[in-house]
Amino acid sequence: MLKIGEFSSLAQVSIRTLRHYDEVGLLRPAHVDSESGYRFYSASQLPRLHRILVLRDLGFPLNRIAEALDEGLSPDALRGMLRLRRVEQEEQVEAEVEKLNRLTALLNLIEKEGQMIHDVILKETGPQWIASLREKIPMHREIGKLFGKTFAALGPLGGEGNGIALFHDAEYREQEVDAEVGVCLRNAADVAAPLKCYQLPAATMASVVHHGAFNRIAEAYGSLLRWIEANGYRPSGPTREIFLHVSAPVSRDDESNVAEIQVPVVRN
Amino acid sequence: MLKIGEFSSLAQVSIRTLRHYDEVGLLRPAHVDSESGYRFYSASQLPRLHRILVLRDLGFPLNRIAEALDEGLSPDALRGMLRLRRVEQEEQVEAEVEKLNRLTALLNLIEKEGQMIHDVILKETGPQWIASLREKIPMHREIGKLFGKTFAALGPLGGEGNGIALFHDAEYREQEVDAEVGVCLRNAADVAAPLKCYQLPAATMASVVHHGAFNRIAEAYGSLLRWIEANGYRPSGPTREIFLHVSAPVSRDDESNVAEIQVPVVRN
DNA sequence: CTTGACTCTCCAGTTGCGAGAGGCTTTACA
DNA sequence: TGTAAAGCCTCTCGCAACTGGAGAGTCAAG
Repeated sequence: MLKIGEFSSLAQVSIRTLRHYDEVGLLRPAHVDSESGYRFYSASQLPRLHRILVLRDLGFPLNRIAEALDEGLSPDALRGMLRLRRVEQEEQVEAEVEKLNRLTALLNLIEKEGQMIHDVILKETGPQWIASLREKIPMHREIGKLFGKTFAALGPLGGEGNGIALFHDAEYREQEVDAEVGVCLRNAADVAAPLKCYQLPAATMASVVHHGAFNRIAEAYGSLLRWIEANGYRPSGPTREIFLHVSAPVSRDDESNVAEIQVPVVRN
Repeated sequence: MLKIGEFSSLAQVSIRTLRHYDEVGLLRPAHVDSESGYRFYSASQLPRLHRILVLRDLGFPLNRIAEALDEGLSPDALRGMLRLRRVEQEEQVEAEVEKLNRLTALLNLIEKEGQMIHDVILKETGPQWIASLREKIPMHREIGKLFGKTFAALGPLGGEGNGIALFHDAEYREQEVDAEVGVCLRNAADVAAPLKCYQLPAATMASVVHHGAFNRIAEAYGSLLRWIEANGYRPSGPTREIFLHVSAPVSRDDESNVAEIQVPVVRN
């Protein structure tokens, strides 16, 4: 019989850990002195402890180890467990590698640009109802007019949700822009032509928030597009601009404006 | 001003999380109603939240994020943080990949052998004092004799610690074995020739515990050596056998015997 | 005025121990 | 044999970043 300290140094496992394993029922001492409460282990418990350590170091949680050991697992069952665990671990590795890649991409961007970068995040958006008006506008700057027109047509519906603009051109252009302006809604609504009410599809979006006058919004676009490229994605649909806090009436150079730019992306 | 639910769905962050960030001071609501306790956020807080999310998803702990954001970090400081984090993340990836490799190696072993495998673990051992006797013995089985001789020479010292056997041959052999037998000690001790007292060096050991009659110990050796090969290590010194619970006088076929076999290893 | 959606503040639980307080027990040495 | 030093015990808290639930108050719509 070994005292806990001896067993501990024999197996290179901390006393605290042994007590913990006792507590959770994973490895009960062979004997416990009922007077002193001292735990006594037998050397023949080492194989069980070894197995516990092996499984633990392979990433199994203690409760699964306990189940496995107490159910007297068959070789087949053990293989099953290990295969399952391998799948999990593969996912884990993948996730960690991706995190590393994002980190590296960001560092590269910063070194190349030599300055701060807007904070781009990836998010999954659900489907989104909007009521909107789509038009070709001659100049990008003239989107304000389309806004006026749309909100006039929307009437009270215009106050329901955030304003949104979509740009359908595959690439950025200054002139002859295929633009769409509307509001985000919770549900479908009846609207009269030329307004349309429909659902934007769910998508994976790269998103950046611009805070400040809209005439500096190009920087945000720049950051976003560079980020998309650096992280191995590419745009896969119309860009969305969601106006979260806009001084009314809309003024392009109000510093309190806030807009979120979203570009749907897919992996390269 | 946005209620927490609105802000939450805007940013795709759970209400819980927002409250948590408030609690830890990472993102305080722009306004809190003193009567109802309701939190109100401003759209202009989105950039800060975005930055928090970016850093969090890169693996920074919240307290470091809080420090960074509250200290108004310079671009250089930010780069430093990211570089540091990248190093950490590289280590993380390495560790996860190694875990996956161990898992795969074990599965391969099991599939090849078609049966259970002894549980091999890797451990770091410190230096270890021993008092021992080294001799060439004609047959492996005759190690019992060397045991008797050694313990007779050791006298009372023989009861101090666990018995240990070392095998100095680079490869396993049945005959003309270069063996050494002794006891583990806590400190140096004076011994008379032909006994020697010295320290075994610290090393990384692949270890397996054998429980049962010693005439089946070859299985344990087999598992251990296959494991070492499958995991990309190779033996780098004399094998140690540590006798943890041996029926006295030593009998090779007592089922209650317990011995740990350790092979020092290095990476291939 | 009611109903239901939202929000609040605790409190507990998750994982696998590590650290420390305060109090026995055992061991070693003089 | 006495005493000091290890060694062991059982608490309880802490970690990281939340999630879930209880019980209660608040707000907007019909």
